[in-house]
Amino acid sequence: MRVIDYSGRYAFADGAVKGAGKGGVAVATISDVARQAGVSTATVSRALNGKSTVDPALVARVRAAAEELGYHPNGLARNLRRQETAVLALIISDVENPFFTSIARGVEDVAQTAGYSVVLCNSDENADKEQRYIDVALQERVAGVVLSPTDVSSSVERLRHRGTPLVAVDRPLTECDQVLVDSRLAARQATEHLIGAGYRRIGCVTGPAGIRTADDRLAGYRDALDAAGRDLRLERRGEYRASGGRQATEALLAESPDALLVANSAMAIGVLEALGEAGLRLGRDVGVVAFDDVPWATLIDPPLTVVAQPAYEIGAAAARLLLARIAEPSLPPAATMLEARLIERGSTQRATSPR
Amino acid sequence: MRVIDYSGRYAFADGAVKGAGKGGVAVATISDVARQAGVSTATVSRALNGKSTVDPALVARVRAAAEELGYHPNGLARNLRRQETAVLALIISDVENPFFTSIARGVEDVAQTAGYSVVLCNSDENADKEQRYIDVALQERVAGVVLSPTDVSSSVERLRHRGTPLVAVDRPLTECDQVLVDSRLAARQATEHLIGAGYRRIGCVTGPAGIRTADDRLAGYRDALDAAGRDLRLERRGEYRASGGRQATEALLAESPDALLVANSAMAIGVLEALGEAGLRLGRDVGVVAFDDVPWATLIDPPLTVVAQPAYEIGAAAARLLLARIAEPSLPPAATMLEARLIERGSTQRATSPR
DNA sequence: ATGAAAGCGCTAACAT
DNA sequence: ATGTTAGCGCTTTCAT
Repeated sequence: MRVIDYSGRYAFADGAVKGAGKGGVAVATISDVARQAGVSTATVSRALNGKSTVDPALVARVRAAAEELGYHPNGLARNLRRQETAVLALIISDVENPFFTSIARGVEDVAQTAGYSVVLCNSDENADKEQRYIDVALQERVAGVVLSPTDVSSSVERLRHRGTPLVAVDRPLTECDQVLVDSRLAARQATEHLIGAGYRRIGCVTGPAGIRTADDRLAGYRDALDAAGRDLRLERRGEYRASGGRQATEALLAESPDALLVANSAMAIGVLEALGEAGLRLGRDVGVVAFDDVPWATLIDPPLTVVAQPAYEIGAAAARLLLARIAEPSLPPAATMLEARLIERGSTQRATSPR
Repeated sequence: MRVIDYSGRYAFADGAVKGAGKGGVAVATISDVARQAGVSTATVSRALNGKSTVDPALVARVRAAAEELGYHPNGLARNLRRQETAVLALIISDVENPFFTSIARGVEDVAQTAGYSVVLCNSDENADKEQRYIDVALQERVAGVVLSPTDVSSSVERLRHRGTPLVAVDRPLTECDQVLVDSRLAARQATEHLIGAGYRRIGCVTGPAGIRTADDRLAGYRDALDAAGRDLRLERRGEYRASGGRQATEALLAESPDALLVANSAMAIGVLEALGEAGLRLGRDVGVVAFDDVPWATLIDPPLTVVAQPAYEIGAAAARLLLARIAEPSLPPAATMLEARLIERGSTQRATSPR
């Protein structure tokens, strides 16, 4: 027999007062349900968790009691007892980048199917934030972590030390499960495409030194030029943002490039803005190929040639790897290398006429 | 799903065997630290939580012991004991929509400052998923929830019943803190802008019935036409995706609209594709104004006129509201109404000449 | 098949 | 200022 009072606490018939949750409303516990159903807490637990050893009649009673009381198991207590959580943490470096949100979708779909929830954290390309989120993941004892590492930092050491299953995406981490794309090769192919299209003064706009994808894409660019016996190097780095692309391009313009390989779609926005403002026609005056197949690639004129990375599949593969490791921690590290695909469009055709 | 790993256990000197975390590596607990530092667990707790009543010398000993053992407090146990979590859940309807990711950034920044972490969940415009994530939030006893509700559903009833602080964003929820944008007014103004620009056959491409923003924007469109004494209604609904926008537009084209108000930026992509394929010139043949200021708006030719919603500010305001309610649950519900801003660009100028 | 009871790791009274 | 102790709500032996 319970009485709700104004303060959000309720008194049992025996006079004991039970504190309520912060919300102010009393919340039913497993023992409330047990009392209501006239069974032990153990039986409630077994019944609600679908253990086969419980009398169907009791299961029904327990269910009814739980329903009536609006009982929701306390995940904290459950996880504490079980020493495990059905939560995966996904720490990405930019929530506003469609590449990473696609990865998130992939991780989520696979995790969901296996009964895990995914917690998405935005490290914002910032090692401190990354560290903070890793600490949270550690504290909350998540079952595993999918991470796109900001740098080769040792921030993951704590995870390692604690033995938390981890898989890296997009950027490599030594001795770790990972799902990567062969960025260097893709950049090389994209650059070769530019060469093949007849561009002579090919530049590269890439991200900050230390971010592996930025370095790899620059390396791929050089690979292609080397192989073609081209000497001219027009390279510029910037933040992986529109502003970074814009600044890099403005600087590069002094050297009159006639084509640009852009390492990231956020940068591409800045690059295209800068080109437009300089009165340069896309494709005709300056060819552009950018990493990541953004939804608006076909809306610009001429449409943008891109290096499409299989983002969703990266996420899905990472989640599968993570689940496998959670199930079997002693597995040797596995690296999955996915391929990017060049999608040729008008922005790399010198003879393009505006539609 | 659980695997017991014998290899990951360690034996204490006294022969007792302590279970290890799932990862297989033994994890230090507060009593390990206490033993190592030669103090009680209470002192460890106090020292590590910065309680002022602890001897500085002991604090140092404890810190050292914790460091040495690689101790990380178990958040599960802490939260269970404290009956509260420093985690906020943000359930949004589309991670791939920049509008929502901007909201996420806003929520995150404010929460971060207050010492809360944000868990991002993607309901995917799907009531079932939304329900599932709400249940997870309930189970994990998050401190509060920010939600962009899929519909007027009763899925939040459980949250209410449990007393979990909740704030709705983007779409209203009765008797609830909320941060909204006056979509209807914004849609009306956008339509009036179209009328003022000389368009005669103005259509509206909006989202599914039942999604409040979709309905409101349609209503605003009608308001403007009514006020202007226009009879012609060209309305079509579709999913809040590119494909939805494309289909709606293809259908609408039969009625020769000369302008379109598009209720969502994802839809806008499909709309623009359909227009392009039909050989219609943006602005000149068909004026377009779309909701949400996407980063690529200025890259298309002519640049896209948009209704810019203060997404980041919505998220920040929602987080502030939520934190206030967590601190003081008895506050009366507060509704914050933010304004959208029409940004006029070339896509709504009939006389535009391609740059 | 069911119950009693022992914790999971932590914090907060309550002692000292 | 520090230690002792009692739980938070749950699952899971171990009895019965």
